[in-house]
Amino acid sequence: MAASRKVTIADIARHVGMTNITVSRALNKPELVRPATRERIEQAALELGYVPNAFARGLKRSDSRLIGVVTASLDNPFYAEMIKAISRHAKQHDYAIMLFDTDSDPRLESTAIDTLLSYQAAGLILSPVSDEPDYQPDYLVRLKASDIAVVQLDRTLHDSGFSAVVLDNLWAGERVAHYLLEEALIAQRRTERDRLLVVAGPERSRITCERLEGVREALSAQAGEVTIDVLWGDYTLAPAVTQVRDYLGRHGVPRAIFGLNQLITLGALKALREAGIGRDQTCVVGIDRLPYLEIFDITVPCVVHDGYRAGAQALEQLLVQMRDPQAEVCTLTVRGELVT
Amino acid sequence: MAASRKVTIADIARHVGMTNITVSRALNKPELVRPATRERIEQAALELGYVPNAFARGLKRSDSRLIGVVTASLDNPFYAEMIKAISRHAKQHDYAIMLFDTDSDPRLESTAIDTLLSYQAAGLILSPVSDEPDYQPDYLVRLKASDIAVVQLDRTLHDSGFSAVVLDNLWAGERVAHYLLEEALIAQRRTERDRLLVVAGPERSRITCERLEGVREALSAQAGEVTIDVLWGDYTLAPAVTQVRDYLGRHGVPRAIFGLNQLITLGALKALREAGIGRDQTCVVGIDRLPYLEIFDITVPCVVHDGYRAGAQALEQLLVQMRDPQAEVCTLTVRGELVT
DNA sequence: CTGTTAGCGCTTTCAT
DNA sequence: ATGAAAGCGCTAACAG
Repeated sequence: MAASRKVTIADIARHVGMTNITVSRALNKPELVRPATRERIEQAALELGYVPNAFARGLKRSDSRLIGVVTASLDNPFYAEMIKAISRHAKQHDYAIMLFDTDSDPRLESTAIDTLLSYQAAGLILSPVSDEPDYQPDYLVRLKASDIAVVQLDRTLHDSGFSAVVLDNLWAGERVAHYLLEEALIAQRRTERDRLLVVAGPERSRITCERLEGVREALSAQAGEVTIDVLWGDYTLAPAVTQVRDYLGRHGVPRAIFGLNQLITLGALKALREAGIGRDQTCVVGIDRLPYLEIFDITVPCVVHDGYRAGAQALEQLLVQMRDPQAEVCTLTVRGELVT
Repeated sequence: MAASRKVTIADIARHVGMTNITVSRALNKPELVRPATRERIEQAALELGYVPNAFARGLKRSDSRLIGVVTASLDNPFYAEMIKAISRHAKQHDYAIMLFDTDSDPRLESTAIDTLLSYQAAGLILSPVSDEPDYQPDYLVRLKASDIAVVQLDRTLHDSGFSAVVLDNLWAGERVAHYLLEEALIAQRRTERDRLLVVAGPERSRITCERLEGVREALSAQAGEVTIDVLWGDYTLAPAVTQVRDYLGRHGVPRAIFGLNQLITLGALKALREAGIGRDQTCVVGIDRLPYLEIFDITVPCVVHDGYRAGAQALEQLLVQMRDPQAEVCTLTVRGELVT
């Protein structure tokens, strides 16, 4: 309420008849101060409503207790899960999170990185707006020149040289494709070639390429019997809906539809529903769990990844690199699991 | 890669043969510097990879471009939506977000606030772990003593004296109850008293009380015909499931079940499903949208609130108060909409 | 155990 | 249009 010029350690020092440094010590390294004085100081700090100034401290000892998280979207529940894990674990190690939702805008990503650098963030968990090879953001040099630890999560830059925690995308694609072969009867009625529709992310996205590669490998032996059609999108719901709608209009119902992430799969399901095509007319599979559907007895077979674990691992790796800047760059791969 | 002692404005100054202050000005108030010099300075800054030090700046001018967001959970999609809005709008005004997920732990909430104060955050959007009257956190004094602008979001502290953006909970409860009366045939078969099961949050939670109050008002004329049973929980899924399961075992299937938030409603549905009770045997209604269900043709009538709008309003209000510390404390109410 | 000194990087006077 | 000096709040490094 009161105007209250900010209370500093000097105020406390005056209050208890000591000098700044003693107060500083009492508050930060209590063991270096006589218990009696310490208590008086702590008491005074409380009374005066002292709040340490992170800027002053950060300026002096150029290290911060800040970890930056830069992600393309909070909408995606999979990302929300990873962020939850990061946040929880960061807290345990006494780091605060500075979160940037870049909204898929490369410029916002760039300013986010700069802000983090200016705040001397100790570490950065980065999931860039794009994992296409020609996305080579200009902030990379600055990031490299700084001594901030960096771990990429899920999406990775090409040749960035930073550590990463990624999903086993090849495996996921393969696994789903095998499931289709074995369980969902693809390529088992020989009257005509089966069509598998894969609804993907951007054409050059690494994640999309890897997942597709997995599909192709799994189906390579069936090359004569299965045609793979691919629709390119951007991992969000809306384009998936319109694209699938369009495809259905043009080519009819394929034998199976594979959505390369959660939102895409939902989009495909939506398009099917709009077109009045029942779940029994085609087989829909995906990557990432569709939340809560089990409650309604709806099953969409999919490879699910443990986002919480991925986030936690990213943070662990980051801590390792923060402790030891020489630590080897490494890529951890999180493998999913088929849930039918 | 290089060792790279940090580049400061002094380095730039040396590089271009000017003094610190000129460099500072060139970078912050370009109009005060001759265009030629300015360009040379900007050029040098780029070359040397200069990154401004937010701590030094913050220390000097005690204002920051930081807005803190403290919330009990990122799990809740409704909160994720609000945070998305906050983040997007903050960015537009050139503020960075410092996000704290308190995991419903009051101590974490308290340290989050202290961290924000120490970082001189310009504003704080707070959704505390509890909105029960006896939750009077100790950080309140510090918050009041500081000059940080505060806006509460959704959950509010009792008598805190801070502005807030809240939902029209009374209306939501009323609206759903009226729907039950009019459409869902509650109190229309007179053979026996109808039972309405409300699955709520904590017993003393303001939001729960308000929503319940709405229900009671709406049904007051039917006091003789409708019994309202209430189960207390904590707005999360798991307890809702077990409580409803238990209730069903004890009292059988009620005429209708009203989940006071999204996760609770899902929990109730899950319990019903586990008990093998079909959607036709009771009427389930809720507050907050159950995402994506329309894709599967599942409808759960509910009052939905626009989380994005609520978040955006909270940030707007915060900006108002940051600009004018004298601005009047105010409470904005966001009304939902019944979706059937 | 406590104090002195000095300086982190930047910006605000007030001069020139 | 540019510069000199001073200081924001805090903490290393060295004394005592």
